[in-house]
Amino acid sequence: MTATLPPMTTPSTWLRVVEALRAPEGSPVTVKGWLRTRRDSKADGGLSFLAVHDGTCFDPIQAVAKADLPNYASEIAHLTTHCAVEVDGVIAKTPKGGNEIQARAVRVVGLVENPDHYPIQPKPHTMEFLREQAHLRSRTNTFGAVARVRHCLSMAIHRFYHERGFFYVHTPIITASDCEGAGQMFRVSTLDQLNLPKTPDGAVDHAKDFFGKQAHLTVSGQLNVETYCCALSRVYTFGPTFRAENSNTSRHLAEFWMIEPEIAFADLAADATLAEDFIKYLINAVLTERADDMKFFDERIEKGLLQRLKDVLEKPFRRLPYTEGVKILVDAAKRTKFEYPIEWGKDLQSEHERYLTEQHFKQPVILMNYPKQIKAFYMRLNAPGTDGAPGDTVAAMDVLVPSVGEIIGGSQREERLSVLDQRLDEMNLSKADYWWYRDLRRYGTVPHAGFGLGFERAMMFLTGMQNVRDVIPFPRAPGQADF
RNA sequence: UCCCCGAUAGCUCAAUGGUAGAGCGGCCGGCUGUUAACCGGCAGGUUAUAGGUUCGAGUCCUAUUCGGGGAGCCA
Repeated sequence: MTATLPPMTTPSTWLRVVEALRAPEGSPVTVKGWLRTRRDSKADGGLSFLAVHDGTCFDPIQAVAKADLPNYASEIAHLTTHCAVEVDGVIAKTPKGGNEIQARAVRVVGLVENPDHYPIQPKPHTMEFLREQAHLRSRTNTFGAVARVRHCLSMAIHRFYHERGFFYVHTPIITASDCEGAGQMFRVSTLDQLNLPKTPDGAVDHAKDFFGKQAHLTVSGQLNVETYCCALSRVYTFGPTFRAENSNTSRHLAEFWMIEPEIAFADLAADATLAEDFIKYLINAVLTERADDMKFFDERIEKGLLQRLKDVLEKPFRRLPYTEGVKILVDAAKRTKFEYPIEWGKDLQSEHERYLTEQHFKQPVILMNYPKQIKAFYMRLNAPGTDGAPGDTVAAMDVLVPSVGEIIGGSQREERLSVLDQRLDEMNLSKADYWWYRDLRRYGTVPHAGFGLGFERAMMFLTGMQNVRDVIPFPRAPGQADF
């Protein structure tokens, strides 16, 4: 490749489609992109309408190519969906008032071979089919919009925390601490799997492995980020996370992205406020920055999406003790048929969470203070009798939103070493394994709290997309790592 | 991992155990400042794979693979 891309900011007639759509009438322009559709007319001695898109915005721009162009009959009249072209011309107005390009030249850069078998046709496709064409689905309206919103959301996340004085901490992808708790992990090893080194007693000799011990891909950056929280006060991580669970649902991935803020000198209420502000900030960001894509999602993916999001912005999230939530569900069980029984001390099932956020409150709900036996060791033990609960609770919260369910899980962390040790003992976890985590409680411990937001679940919530595999470019799930 | 459903043309789907079809897309032509265009014609098939039942299987049976929905786990 010898050709270089001129910077878009230097004087040039090469405009991105998003710019060409706003350029003044009469401007000379060049656009470079791919054909969405071609329509022909015999009017004015013959002409073709070429809808050209380059991914810079939802709408393509229409180029009008007349039959007197030298390559009209030989090339232009045969262009099909997703042929790559460069169009030189002048900005003009369509009869309806929008911008179009009166083409002076149409250069064919790349043709589509076998157009009758090209998978992406100018017609509705099912999500299932496009999932099998992950290398081509980025060219569709839907996945172009998903990609742009995903980018917008990523930037908004960093902006939200940066504006509030948080520091972005790069927590490790590979972890050898083996004490992260949550879920099955992917092993990271350089040992020859067909010829594993053994110890004298026949076990695999992990000391011979790359890190001198067992290592895995991270399932959470939380424990690591807590160390920086207890030094920089407000921090967050935003990176990939891996779970080797055999989950086959529309809401789970083996590789997904998670945002985990952690705040010092803070309790659960402050954590909940941060979570609510965060979600509302993200809604505002996509509504204002990607209005074109959000309009498409509202019209074609989920009718009423924009209204649903605006409703979320208007009201404060409903904060509710777990104990209260159970009372509502026990009462509801008299009229609504739940598949699983509900009682205090049990974790809520998906159907219960959906009932609270979709039927009872019809808005996001923050459930707080869960029974300690269903939550992790690091969550702070509440004073006995908090919320009138019949048993011990911890300062945990789940944020539930309509149509997605649990989108955030968080807690105030146990900062008291003696209580933490007691919890480790209760759950048969080794204090030695957690030595550095315990050190944070020995040297200048402070109340702190944080949460994890599933990035792809936020995408589903914001776009109305129904399957998590369609809001990430290349989904990884059990038995699925193509592309 | 468990339960349920499915796999037929490039795509979306039809086809009582008896000649494998339509719409869209593609190609050719007609019409048209078109924009989910419209009209006519043509091409396009190892019915997921492997067995079995039957005179005869896209259809019935078994296994496998892949996909979807739900559940569990969670974000």
